[in-house]
Amino acid sequence: MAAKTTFENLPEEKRARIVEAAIEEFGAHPYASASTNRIVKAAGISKGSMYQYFENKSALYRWLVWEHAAQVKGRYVSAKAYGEAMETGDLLGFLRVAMRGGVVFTLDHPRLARAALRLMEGSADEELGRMKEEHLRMGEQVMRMFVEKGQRMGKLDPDLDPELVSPLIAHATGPMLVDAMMVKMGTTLDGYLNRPEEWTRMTEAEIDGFVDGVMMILERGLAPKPA
Amino acid sequence: MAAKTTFENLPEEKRARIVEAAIEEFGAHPYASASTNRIVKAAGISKGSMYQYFENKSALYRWLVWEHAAQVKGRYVSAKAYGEAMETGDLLGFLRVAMRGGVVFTLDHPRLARAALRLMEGSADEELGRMKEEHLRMGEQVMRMFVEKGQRMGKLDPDLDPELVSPLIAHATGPMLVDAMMVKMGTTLDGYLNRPEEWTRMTEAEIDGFVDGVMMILERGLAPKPA
Amino acid sequence: MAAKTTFENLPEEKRARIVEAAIEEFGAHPYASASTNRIVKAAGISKGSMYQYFENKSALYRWLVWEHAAQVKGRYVSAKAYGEAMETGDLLGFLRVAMRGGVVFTLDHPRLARAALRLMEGSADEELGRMKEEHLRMGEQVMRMFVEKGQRMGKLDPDLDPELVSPLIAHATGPMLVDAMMVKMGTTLDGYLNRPEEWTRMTEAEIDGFVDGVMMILERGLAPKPA
Amino acid sequence: MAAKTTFENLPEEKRARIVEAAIEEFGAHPYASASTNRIVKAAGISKGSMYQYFENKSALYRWLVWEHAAQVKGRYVSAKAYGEAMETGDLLGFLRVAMRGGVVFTLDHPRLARAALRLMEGSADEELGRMKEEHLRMGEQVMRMFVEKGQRMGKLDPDLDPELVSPLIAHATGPMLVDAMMVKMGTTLDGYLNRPEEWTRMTEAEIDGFVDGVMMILERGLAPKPA
DNA sequence: CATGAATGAGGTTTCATTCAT
DNA sequence: CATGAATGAAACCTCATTCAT
Repeated sequence: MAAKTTFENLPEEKRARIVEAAIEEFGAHPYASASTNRIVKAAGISKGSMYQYFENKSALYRWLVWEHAAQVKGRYVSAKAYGEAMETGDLLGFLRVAMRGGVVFTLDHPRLARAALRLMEGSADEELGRMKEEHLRMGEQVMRMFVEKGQRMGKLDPDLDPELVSPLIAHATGPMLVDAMMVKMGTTLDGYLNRPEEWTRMTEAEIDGFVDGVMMILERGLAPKPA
Repeated sequence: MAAKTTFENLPEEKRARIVEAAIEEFGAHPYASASTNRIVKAAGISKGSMYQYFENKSALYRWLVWEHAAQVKGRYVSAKAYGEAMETGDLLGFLRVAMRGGVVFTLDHPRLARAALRLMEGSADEELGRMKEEHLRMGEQVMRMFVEKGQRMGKLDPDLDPELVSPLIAHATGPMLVDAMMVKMGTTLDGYLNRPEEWTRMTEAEIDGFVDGVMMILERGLAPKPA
Repeated sequence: MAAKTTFENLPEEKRARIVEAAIEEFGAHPYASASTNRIVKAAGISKGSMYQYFENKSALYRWLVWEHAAQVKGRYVSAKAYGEAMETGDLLGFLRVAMRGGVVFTLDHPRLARAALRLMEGSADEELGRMKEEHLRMGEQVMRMFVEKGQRMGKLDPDLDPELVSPLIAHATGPMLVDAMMVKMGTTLDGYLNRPEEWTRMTEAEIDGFVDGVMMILERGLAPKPA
Repeated sequence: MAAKTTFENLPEEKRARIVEAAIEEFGAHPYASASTNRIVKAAGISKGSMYQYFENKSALYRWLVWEHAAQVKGRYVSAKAYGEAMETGDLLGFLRVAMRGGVVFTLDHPRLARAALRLMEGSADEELGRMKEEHLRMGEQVMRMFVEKGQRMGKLDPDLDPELVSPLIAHATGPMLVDAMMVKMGTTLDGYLNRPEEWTRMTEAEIDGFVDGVMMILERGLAPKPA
């Protein structure tokens, strides 16, 4: 939707170079400061070519975070788990899966994760503004659905206001999660990106412990009141 | 620290014009897109003057969010409450005060709040990067202090990992709070800024209910396990 | 001359699509701003194909106004009338026929007329410059021939300087005519093109009256002095 | 109105260099093809400076033709003659003065005249489109005023339709005049600009004869019918 | 004969900052 | 202390045309 067919048809190697360059640039600079000039130079293609592949700068970014990042991240959260959670209304179960996936995705692809997070920063670009609003709306809808289902099934406190819980959860599993993760590693996402060799990646066990910690707080916070 | 003495000595009226113009600009555009040219034009001063008052663009922004915004926001959170909470280790009590203050501050000064939130967006400017890191570190330290004190006093679950809880709380009382607030009003912060007349401000009662809602989740989530 | 044989041999439907797209583009934009990219996109052909049909941008334009527009316009001015006027030296009779044809052609094909008028605007393209010069020279020659014949036959004032009268007539029956016509309709050619539905086309009677008005001025102005 | 005060305050010598460069460029290329890059290079100023003097490209052009050219041309048509013609309703007398001024202006400043004529060519720029429409409207109003006054005073045929006569006269004293003049000199305006040394300027006597020739046609064409 | 990816020069404009007055 | 003209790098994007397939 965001990339032209020209881009889809590119030889894998060239396509990869462009993707890599874009991730690098949008990962390192806010959207407004990211430079298409630098991207094409790093990718070794001409300025004109980039505009054969993408309508404009915002279309490139859109593709990167909405299609590419989404697809890569999708590999970390199984569709099965999502489906099961939907059926059973198991919000918390789903959150655990989603958070774990998010953590590992961020550790495996920190620059891409950083680039995607920038969507929330807002920008002068109208297109980006719309993307942000839509992303927020969609996230909120999904969360609200889960919350309401969970309440109906008696797994969440029925007195909780879904309008309040859904953004809380969206944050808890998105930006806040990344922040906490980095605090846990003793750095920040930007610091991690600048000198990745300096920090040791969380082990699987640490990841589990970390996710359990957050989950425990959410579970207790959202559970129905004991009779 | 960020502003030169020339700026401090300015006639109140002129100073106010500059502050107002800066809030407007940094509230409406990401840091990189914010234009000093537009600010001086809106403030009715010369470009040279601006550089007499502030070293450069980032110094102006630094002053705006670290000195001005902090001072304005300080009026919404009484020092007394902060002190009492420190003494009693009453993290939750403090959070309630802080959140309420944050909500009202955001409603009273939405553009300034938006400008300040942009600090977290990261930027190409190194100075700003340092500011962001420092802001995060400081926030975390304060929170950690509270958490550890609360645990020692038996008011928080001693098994909670402070490294995990502090960023969670920082988010819950910062960006997440603003998001949730805006969802509650049916908009987003940017939407609210673009068309302020379109949305009705939360009433005092609504604010209380909103804060109570968040607090209840935190209280239950962080409380010591029942024996 | 301007189009390659490949273009002439094209299936009618495809050829029509290209012509239509070119008229649209050259009618809407000055030559320099007109975009071959947009034309091929609108026509649904490949860029390479366009260069199989026409040497380059200026050849396409050349064909459009010198071959296509000339042919279409020719349908509005009968060859018979032209021949008769030539034989009888009836400049004024010919002008009446030519003006009426020009008016109806412009009303029937306003975009094509606009595209053709652009030739007179001059351009950075050398080829176009030559076209313009040649067009002017040819028009002037025809007019001069008529004027001199008319003078010899006693239908025009013999004191008139043909070098002066011929460009006057060329304008009166070309750009000036179109302008006057549009003033009569209460708009301009560009305004008419932008919102064609907004203006009501001149009726046949109005066209006749309009042409008669211009002719009357020319007749009196160019007639031999009464003895 | 079109130029910023920055430009008005410039040292005469620098200002002249810029004006000269702009005339050269807009005289030699259609508006869309004219390049601000070439102008600043020729004028020996920086790109940024040009944008301190003028809002943008169209503002520069606007100033050049609406303020500068108008002022220069004004020197060739005395305000006194204009005023007198207004009082006496002497359209033809005014036209003679205006045409003579136009001819000499064009001979003295052919590139500036060419640049100004380009306004009528239409362009992709919206601002320019508005300029053109306004210019046409204004010219037509002035002409119509003259025509109606001339008719009331019995100097023009009362049966003439002002809506038809005014664009005719506007052309006759504008683009058509320049064309005819150049035909008289055996060239075209563009040919004259490219190789000015090749053509000999009309003498004063020739100019008078030329203007008389056009005037005679108009006089007879517009005069009231003899009783 | 058709295709459409590739090109890179060039377009206009904005920017933060300096410094002579 | 105030001014605002000057700067030139950099921004995003479009263009007509070519040529290998």
